[in-house]
Amino acid sequence: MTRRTPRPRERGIPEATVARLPVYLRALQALNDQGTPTVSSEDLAATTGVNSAKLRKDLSHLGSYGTRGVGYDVDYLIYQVSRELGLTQDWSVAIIGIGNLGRALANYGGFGSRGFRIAALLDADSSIVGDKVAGLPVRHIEILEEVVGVEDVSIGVIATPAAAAQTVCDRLVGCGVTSVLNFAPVVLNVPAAVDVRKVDLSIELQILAFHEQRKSDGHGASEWFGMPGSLRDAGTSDLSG
Amino acid sequence: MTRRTPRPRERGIPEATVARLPVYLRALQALNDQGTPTVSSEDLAATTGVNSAKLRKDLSHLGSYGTRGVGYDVDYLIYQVSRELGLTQDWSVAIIGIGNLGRALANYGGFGSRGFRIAALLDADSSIVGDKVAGLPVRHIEILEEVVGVEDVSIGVIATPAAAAQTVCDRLVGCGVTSVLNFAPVVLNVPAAVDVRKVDLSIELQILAFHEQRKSDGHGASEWFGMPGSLRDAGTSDLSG
DNA sequence: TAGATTGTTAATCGATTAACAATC
DNA sequence: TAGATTGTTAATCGATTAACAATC
Repeated sequence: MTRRTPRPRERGIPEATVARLPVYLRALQALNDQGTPTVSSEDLAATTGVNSAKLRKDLSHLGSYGTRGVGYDVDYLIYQVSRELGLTQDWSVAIIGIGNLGRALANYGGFGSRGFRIAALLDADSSIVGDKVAGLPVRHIEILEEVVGVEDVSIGVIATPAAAAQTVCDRLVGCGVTSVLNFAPVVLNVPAAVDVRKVDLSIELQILAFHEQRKSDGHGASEWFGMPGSLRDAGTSDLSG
Repeated sequence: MTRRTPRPRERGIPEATVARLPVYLRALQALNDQGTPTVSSEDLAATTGVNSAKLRKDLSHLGSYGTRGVGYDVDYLIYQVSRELGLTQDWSVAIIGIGNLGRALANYGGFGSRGFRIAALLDADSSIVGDKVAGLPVRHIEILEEVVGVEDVSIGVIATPAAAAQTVCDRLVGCGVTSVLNFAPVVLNVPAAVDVRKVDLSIELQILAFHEQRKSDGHGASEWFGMPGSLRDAGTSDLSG
């Protein structure tokens, strides 16, 4: 009995692939801006700093959108990657904590070209409530639940001091937010159904320090095992020019 | 012929482990502040959101610093982790691009409790050169090479607009900087000996959007294969309280 | 000694990559 | 048809995890 259903395309794109799709998308958009109509996996891999086999494998998880002997149609691939990432719909974002970082985030224009709408800015400091930041009024954190409901916020960005982060997170989760981007240097506890991603300056610096130490050591792993540029894949660096 | 050398302790700590050490360190420092003298792998794992077997394996790469039946001495483990990460020496950091983000970074006090010294702030905008930010004068990017030399900068933090990032990076690399933390939304090209780490708001949001879409889909992987909270390990989230 | 907890083993899982048949 | 490039296979590598012997 041979399988003959329309093939329930293997769901479950690997996390590692998901994390690279935005990088490909950005490169594709740059190519599009330059008017480049098609691109090969080799070229796209070079500009994004990955192995071309990996790139092809990543894209193959979305479907067969390339043409053998030719490459990928830039426009079409942009559409497919965008769709896969959920960028064909708009997501409302609330930023909580409007200090220097919150302002930087609010003013960061190109959210990967659309897909996101900054819907609300919230802060606990009454003296800045009412101020306009990036064209939006800062509102008081007291009305977080109300704002999340009215603006249909689906992603909460926490840019508060560490001490406030867990409480803010609990309130976000409490009113139905299931995606959180955390800039505060704390590990947030959330139910399993909530996705948290973390951006942490001091952790990044410490990882760099580890490798920097290895370099100047004179006896680090890099020299003994011949692996300089050890972050080449952990991060996004690459040799090219 | 049995091996009887002092055992050249297996070098080459896995990247995944290195990335978690700063998280453990922060938790240990919090325990220390509370006056907690020892901690078990189970407890430390719970507060940092990792599996306790993974935590023990991670720590085992540094040496045998625990006591069976007891746990780890908090003070001693802080020292060992700090040493491994290279935080027992001070690293000079230069921040390039003093917009909202650069200011936020400059003002971010607790660099994981010491280990880093903000040595210089640089910007291309003459109208802000001379301003004091976080107690430091903003200097003109023209003198980048001189500042890197005089201040012995080993880590460059790029917080410029995307268009300027590669040029700034090239200049940093040109004067000997081999560790770069990049906040600009571009893939930097660097020689293999240079480590680049990247922090990218819009990529993080896009990854969240992908998972958010899966949730509301009504037919996402999470429901079909029973894996809600799919980022539990990619990020740093965890259920606990 | 009994109870607790480490450090390590080994199984498993997921991600990377070279190589190449398929095919434009 | 000849040349180019995809999509996939299979080998390899690295990371995770449960389980438990070692030992405090």
